[in-house]
Amino acid sequence: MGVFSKTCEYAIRSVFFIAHRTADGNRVGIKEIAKGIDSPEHFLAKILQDLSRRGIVQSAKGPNGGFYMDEVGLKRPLSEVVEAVDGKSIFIGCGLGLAHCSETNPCPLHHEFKAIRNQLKDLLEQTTIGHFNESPNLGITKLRK
Amino acid sequence: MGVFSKTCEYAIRSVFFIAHRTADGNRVGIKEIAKGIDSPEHFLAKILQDLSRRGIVQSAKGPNGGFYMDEVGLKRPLSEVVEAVDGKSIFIGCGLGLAHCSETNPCPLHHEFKAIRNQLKDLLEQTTIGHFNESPNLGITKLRK
DNA sequence: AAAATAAAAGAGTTTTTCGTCTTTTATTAA
DNA sequence: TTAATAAAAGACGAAAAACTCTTTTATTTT
Ligand code: FES
Ligand code: FES
Repeated sequence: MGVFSKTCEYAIRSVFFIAHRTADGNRVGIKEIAKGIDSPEHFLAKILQDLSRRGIVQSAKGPNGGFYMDEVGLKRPLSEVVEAVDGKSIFIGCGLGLAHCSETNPCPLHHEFKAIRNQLKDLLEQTTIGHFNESPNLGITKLRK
Repeated sequence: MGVFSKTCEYAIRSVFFIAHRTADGNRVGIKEIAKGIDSPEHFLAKILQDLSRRGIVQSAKGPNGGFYMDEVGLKRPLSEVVEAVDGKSIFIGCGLGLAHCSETNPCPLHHEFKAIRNQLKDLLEQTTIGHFNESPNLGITKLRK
């Protein structure tokens, strides 16, 4: 079990992929995305339909259609993708599964766990979907298994 | 979805509970543990059977039987419980689901993610099962939902 | 207008996780 | 030595997550 659900992993990898491939205004089809990030095509389609409905990615049907992102989308933090797919629990939930993570009624690991959880939150809030489009190390980053 | 599976959450809460309740040499029954940590009794039974087989907790059948821990057990790090239940992936796996987290072929979030993942690893390796038995704030920690 | 293209939508199946219930085995105490 | 106790084991069942396949709708190009 990872930190994110598989659905969420595919979602993150796909938004990075789409951002990269459509920075020049082009669109990219589902088959190409699925190959590019090593994910089951039809399963990814469902995920992108959802992200499209939520306005996180844009899509167009028909010839020359496909998925793409607008300027606003590129500036969105990754945390929005994660929250859209997996919900807020990763950001606010108790590590030991208590109903409410609480400062006044904490589980044994609360303080240490919260610090770590907040670092993940900060990372996802500070990293935008388009973040790696301009970064020099984009070439060495990997999205396929 | 949490960081740990539900099974693992129950496992962690139960070892803390058993450690606390049996520090004086007593044993504690499954019903009491299940109530004490708010978990489904028979499901927890399966989990504890497994932890017992692995030597993480001890158990005894019959009257005055129940679960308990020896001195060695109290000194075991929580990471052993987590690894026994959820495996190593939380400690070594890629955040974006790539087959192998790699320094030379990293995913976009690799460096930042690895740092966070290692902090969780350190926390779980440095916290022993018996850690909160002697701590003054044991009374204010919570294991029930 | 017709054909081609590509996403959207619908309707599944499979697998894994989570949870329940019943029976068996081991131990202790009367 | 029988009854009571409590974990171990076995066999299910429900729900969620992961994945597949088919049909429909929208768009473009010829
Ligand atoms: S109460 Fe458990 S992490 Fe806050
Ligand atoms: S490659 Fe993704 S976390 Fe290391």
